[in-house]
Amino acid sequence: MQIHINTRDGVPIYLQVVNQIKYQVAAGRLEAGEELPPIRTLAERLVVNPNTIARAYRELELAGIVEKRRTAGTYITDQGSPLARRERLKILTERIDQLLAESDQMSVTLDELLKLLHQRYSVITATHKMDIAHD
Amino acid sequence: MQIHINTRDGVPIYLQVVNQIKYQVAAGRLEAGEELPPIRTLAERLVVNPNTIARAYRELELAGIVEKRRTAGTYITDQGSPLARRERLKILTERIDQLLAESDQMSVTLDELLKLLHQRYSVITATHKMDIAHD
DNA sequence: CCTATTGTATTATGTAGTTAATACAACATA
DNA sequence: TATGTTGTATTAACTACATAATACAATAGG
Repeated sequence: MQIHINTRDGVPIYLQVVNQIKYQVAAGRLEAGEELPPIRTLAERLVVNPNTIARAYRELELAGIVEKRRTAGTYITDQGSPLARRERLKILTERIDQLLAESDQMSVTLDELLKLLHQRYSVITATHKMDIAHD
Repeated sequence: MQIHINTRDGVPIYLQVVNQIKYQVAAGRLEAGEELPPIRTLAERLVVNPNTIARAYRELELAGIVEKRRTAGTYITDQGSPLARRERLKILTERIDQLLAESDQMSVTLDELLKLLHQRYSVITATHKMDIAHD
């Protein structure tokens, strides 16, 4: 399970963890029954305090995404998975709207934006040319 | 001068103000010599504490974007303007990379992302034309 | 049955962001 | 000159986020 934390952007760490796990469940990358890393383990991996991960897991449980089995770990629930393409696109819509607003404020045209997007896509997929979306 | 505050996304208000003014200067929407709203005025418009705007203006001055004339107001400096297309694209690159990373995590393909982006562009530019004279 | 592992709880500390309420200093301008 | 506007400074309080250091409770699994 890959989670990447960005400490520059003001978004709380626990929320980044919550969201990224949500997304991966929604996309089927984390399947029902699958076990999440123990709190302490993930905390160590992300170089973050265990309390922070505990909070993220608590939120995920509250949202019904995961289920905790006392001393046995934390698992993806089966009702957490079925979020489909439409749901994912809805989440992306927010980001896109933000991006478009920013572009507009900077007087960057749609064409320039698209060009840049293609550029970045090439660069990024070139560096991790392994798991490209297959859906 | 239009500035939009989003309180949901974890980005500090003062930073949103700083960034948006930076962008507009970089894009030539705010020109050298132009006067920014007084701290209290902008604070009232954004329904925000004057201290928060004062902080934003302080940061902008530190960055050389604006210049304060004691009791006469705050003005865009002339050395603040020349940030060109390349600088703006650099800023957008960060956002785009984030968007691509999120799409990838959700197993949303580039094609789907592009399609959605065009959709949102249409929607946004359509509604934007209808309510212009907004802050 | 033991014990290591897992999640939970508690208390304390520190930092950042924001609001609030004033008070002050400088000076443009009427 | 008198005044109102502007930016500045200060102090206090509150919330959210994160870290730290423990201690505890439950039980899966050997």
